[in-house]
Amino acid sequence: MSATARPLARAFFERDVVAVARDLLGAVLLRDGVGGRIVETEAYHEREAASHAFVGPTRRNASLFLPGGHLYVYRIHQVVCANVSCEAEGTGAGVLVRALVPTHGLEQVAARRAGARPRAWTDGPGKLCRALGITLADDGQDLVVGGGPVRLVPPARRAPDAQVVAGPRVGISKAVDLPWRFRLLDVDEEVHSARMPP
DNA sequence: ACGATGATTGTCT
DNA sequence: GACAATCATCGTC
Repeated sequence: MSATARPLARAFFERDVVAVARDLLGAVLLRDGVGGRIVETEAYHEREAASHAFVGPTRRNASLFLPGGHLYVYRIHQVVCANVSCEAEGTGAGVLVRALVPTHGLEQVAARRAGARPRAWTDGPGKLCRALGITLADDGQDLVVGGGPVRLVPPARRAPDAQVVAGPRVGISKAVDLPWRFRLLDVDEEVHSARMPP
């Protein structure tokens, strides 16, 4: 990773949340130097019923309404998940980070995910937060200004369309038709798909 | 103050 | 693939 990597600009996040979800693929998410390359995201917007922001601002979802580039961390069941707020201040929108490939601090990741197989270390939104040590205390952090424990390093270049697959979001019961889930095809995933056809 | 409700995960069949 | 675990948040009484 380049030592000169700057954080993404505010303008990057203050765009259509679906575009940001797409363009975040390949970015590296780190907490205290532990993390990896984002390979799966989902977009959520206040105008559709699956979004936490659909009901308007509450204490829990307040971070979604902050200016683009803030962290929204929430708890679901026994786990926490992380989003990055998008679009203008006052608009409830965010990108859920669903999966990443660990590239930094593998020892920490392995220790925090002890018991799980390496393939399952960070292949879910709750799993990756545990692996990186992201907690509710990180909610509301501004990733553009920086200074906090969480960093988001932009991809070297926008992932080519040929490597991106869009599809319906998972784990929800409303607005299930919107194709707002994005996955980055890894070399490893391609190999895996070739060996295990659907 | 009380009850319904998950943007999930791990385990068992 | 199905299913239970388990608790803070939020709306309602």
